[in-house]
Amino acid sequence: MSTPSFSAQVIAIIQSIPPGSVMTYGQVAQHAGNPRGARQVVRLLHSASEKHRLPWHRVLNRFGELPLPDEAAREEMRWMLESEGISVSHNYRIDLEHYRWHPPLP
DNA sequence: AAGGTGACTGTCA
DNA sequence: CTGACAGCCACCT
Repeated sequence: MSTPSFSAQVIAIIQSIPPGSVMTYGQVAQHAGNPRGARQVVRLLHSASEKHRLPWHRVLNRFGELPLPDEAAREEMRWMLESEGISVSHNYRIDLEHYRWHPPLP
């Protein structure tokens, strides 16, 4: 089989995140085969989220926080996360140790 | 074509 | 998890 592209891996991994769980950019990048590709994961989110309708709100930075530039987007994210049973702090922070999801190995 | 940018991460102090 | 610095890589102007 040919090697799946980094992009395809990222899409597949994010789509595999079950409700009530979250992952970090670096975690997704690492599982996609590029531990340094956290920034590319972000790019993919921008691009693919509209085409694949990815649950981008389940992907956070390593601090368990989502530094969105748009405050309206943060409010929307918090609503979606709490809707899945994830408690979000008043500081838009999430308990990573409690909600982090570890994808199954191939 | 070339340089700047960024929804990042890891290391050092 | 405070602050500064470096590494990485696709996208934008």
